[in-house]
Amino acid sequence: MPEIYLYNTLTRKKEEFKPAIPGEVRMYTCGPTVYLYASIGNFKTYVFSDVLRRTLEYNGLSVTHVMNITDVGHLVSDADEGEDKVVAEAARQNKTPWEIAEFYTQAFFRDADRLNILRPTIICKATDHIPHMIRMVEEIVANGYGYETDEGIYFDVSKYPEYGRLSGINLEKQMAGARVEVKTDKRNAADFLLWRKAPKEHIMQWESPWGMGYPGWHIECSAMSREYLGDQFDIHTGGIDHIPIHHENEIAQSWACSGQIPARFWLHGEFLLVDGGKMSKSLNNVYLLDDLAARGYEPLAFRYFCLGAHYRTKLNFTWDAIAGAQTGLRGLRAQVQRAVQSQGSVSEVAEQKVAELKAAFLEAINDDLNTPRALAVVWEAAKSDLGPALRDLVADFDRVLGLDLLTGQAKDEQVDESELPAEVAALLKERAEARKAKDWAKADSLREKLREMGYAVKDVKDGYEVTKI
RNA sequence: GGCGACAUGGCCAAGCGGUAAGGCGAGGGUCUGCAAAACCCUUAUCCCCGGUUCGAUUCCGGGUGUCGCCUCCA
Repeated sequence: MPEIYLYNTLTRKKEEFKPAIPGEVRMYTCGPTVYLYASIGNFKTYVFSDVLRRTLEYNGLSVTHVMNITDVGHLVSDADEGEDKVVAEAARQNKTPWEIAEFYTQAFFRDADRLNILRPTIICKATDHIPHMIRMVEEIVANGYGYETDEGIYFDVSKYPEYGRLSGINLEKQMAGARVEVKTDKRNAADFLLWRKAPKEHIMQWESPWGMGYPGWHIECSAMSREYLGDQFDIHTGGIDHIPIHHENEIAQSWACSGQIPARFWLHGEFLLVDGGKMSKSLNNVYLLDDLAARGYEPLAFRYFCLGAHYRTKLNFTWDAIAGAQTGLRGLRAQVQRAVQSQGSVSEVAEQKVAELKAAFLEAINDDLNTPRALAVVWEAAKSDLGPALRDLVADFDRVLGLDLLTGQAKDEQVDESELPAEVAALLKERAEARKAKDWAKADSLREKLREMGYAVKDVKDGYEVTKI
């Protein structure tokens, strides 16, 4: 069993990872709040989780991967203020929260599929687990970590001395740092809602021991991870922005119930930047996969782009960069697919090279998911003149990379002649005749004309090939 | 104000004590009527100043700059 090293936010170190139960990994990923389309920034994090899961499986481990769908309780502010995001969006669109959640859940998985993000083993919706959450809140209160106010049930962070361990925040300093006082009846500034009492007109609400209401945002992850993975599982993943509040709160809640930190390893993906700065709604630079597609970039080019940088470093998205990634991915596929078609048998030299490359690849991904290095190995493999041996090797690598290297579109896909518009076909024919007559000036001008129409013509030994630009 | 991160060639980025992976782009060449494709070659001393060390991009200290979270957001 090869050694796997992962950076654990909890200890701020790279540690060797071994599942608590030999051979079986239990992993939880904070899923989307389904009130909007997920952006490419969101997906950077999900690509990271996916690569993690694939890496574990590549190492021969079986992975139970749980992902939540937040369809209730995530307020407009993470700090328990404002409206419920899903409910607010529903009001805007004049739909029910359930319709909104369903729509954006499907949109999320459609995009995730396009990115070759494997479906989690278990996908769980918050609204399907209200009783689990209520039970957990009851337990927290019974254990003395919660208290009731007119607003709802709060978690009392002062009862959990370890609060802040994950993010390294110091509560006292935070408070001294003077966040403007919020009008609330909570005891400590960092206390957060476990359960919120709902006014009559609130659409999504459930019966509870504290009257009608709905769950706080953080409790769903604690309740559902516990339900499916137990009191303490192996890995918890999410975006880096979740460290200070969401994951801190999750840890506190779970601790209040089980006396354990719910996950042994906490892994966080860094942000995607746009033009060197943040991507935000207010700056109007939030891009979706569809926005990339509209400019001709395939979803997997974005995946390749993400893999080109380490998950714990900020990745700067620019149109130049994604263009480079698209070209790179197509080029890699072209290289691989061409090599794979070559004839011949596998030589001993090739076999040895394959073993070397495989080892280098494994070492890279097992070193805290060093995908940039792994990609460099793939390029080396593609250029190593391995002949037919390359096929199995690349298929093997692609189990982790998920880039459709053997099957995806390579450079300059040829256009089927029969599907060309008549006008284009006529010009091609005219050009072929001009060439036969060695009328190069005419041939060149026709090629230019075709280019303007969106078709690139290249001459090959006994004819020409047409590709769409 | 609190917390955290980063600064590597035109761009996206690995490496993190022994004089810099990879991709994109660019330049040159082979091939081609020309072009394209393909192939070959070329393309950085790592923000600045100190220190530790035989030796630092890599460690420490100090600058400068950028970015993120604490409010929308992965």
